[in-house]
Amino acid sequence: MKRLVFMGTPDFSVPILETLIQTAYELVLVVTQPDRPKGRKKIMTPPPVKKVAEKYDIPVLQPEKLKDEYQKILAYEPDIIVTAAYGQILPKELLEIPEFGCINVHASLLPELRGGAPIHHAILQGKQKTGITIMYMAEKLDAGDMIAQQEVPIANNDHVGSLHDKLSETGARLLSDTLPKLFAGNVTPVSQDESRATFAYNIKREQERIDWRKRHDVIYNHIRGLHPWPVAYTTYNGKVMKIWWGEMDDGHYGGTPGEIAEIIGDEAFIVVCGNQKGIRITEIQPAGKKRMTVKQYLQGSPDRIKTGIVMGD
RNA sequence: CGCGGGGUGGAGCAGUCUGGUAGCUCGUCGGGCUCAUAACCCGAAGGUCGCAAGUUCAAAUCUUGCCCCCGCAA
Repeated sequence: MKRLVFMGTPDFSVPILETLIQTAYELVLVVTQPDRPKGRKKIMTPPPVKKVAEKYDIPVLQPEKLKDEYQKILAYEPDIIVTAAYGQILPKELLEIPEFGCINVHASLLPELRGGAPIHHAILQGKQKTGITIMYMAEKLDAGDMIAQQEVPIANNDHVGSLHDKLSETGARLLSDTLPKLFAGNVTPVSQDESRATFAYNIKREQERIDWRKRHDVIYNHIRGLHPWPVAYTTYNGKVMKIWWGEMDDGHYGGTPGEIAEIIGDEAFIVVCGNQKGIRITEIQPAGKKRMTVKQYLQGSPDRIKTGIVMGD
């Protein structure tokens, strides 16, 4: 029976891990990131993958630095190592050991969107499709030869959360289809076209801020490309206001980008964008408050939002 | 001791500075109007004002301690 080691960390990795648990192969070890202090109160929190592994009584290893502890993984004598959003670079020494190599489940159609935040960037860039690629791991990040690939369409109302779930499920399925072929020697790895490579770096704080001077479709992609994490924000009265959800409004709105052009009934307000079209904001979170609908926000006090005020200054 | 906002019927808030009948916009329930309605009209239920102690004739409001939620920073 083939011996597998799985390496992964966040929610994205969980369905893939669960699939591996159900295969006929022997999952001998799960490697994940160390528990991290989470949130304001800094409570040590185990990664999602660890919780699942413990539930099935699979040994878990949480190396602080893989480079220092990779020998412990080798002690389990894996025939193959499968990674999915693990979060650390695998040292070359580790890549070379397993008989069937080290493969990675990546949430993009490589060579596009290499890097740590492929799901976010697929939506931020307004792509209509993305997908899953399973490839051998190389020293260079996400640049190894590809074994299998499957497209996933992006719906107009998809956001990072919904797309994440689709990709995660797709990744699990594609992996369970691919592993038998791989062990049977029934795959033909394809090298990546380096000239087409693009990168999906992790999102920085300043990139989360909405630039109202941009086109309304770009801003819409920005909102859903950061929903439900880390969430787009703008400022209002000098304070941060997170924009949880909004939709495009194709009407023509004169006025400064960022200006509140109109309050629609009691449940939304329209902000002017750079192309003189609008975004209809429906769900927000003022600083110090919880996430709420615009309807709830306006019920608190009718003049919290006024037309003519410019957001994002 | 990192900085800041907040905890008031189910939701979002006002009231706190200047102690003295707990209010608003919604929701819920009942009734009415209507061809009909998420619209409109009438009515009702629902709150130990985060917890505890203190000051006071009297505390949502003042004092002290604690708990919890959130934004920023890490």
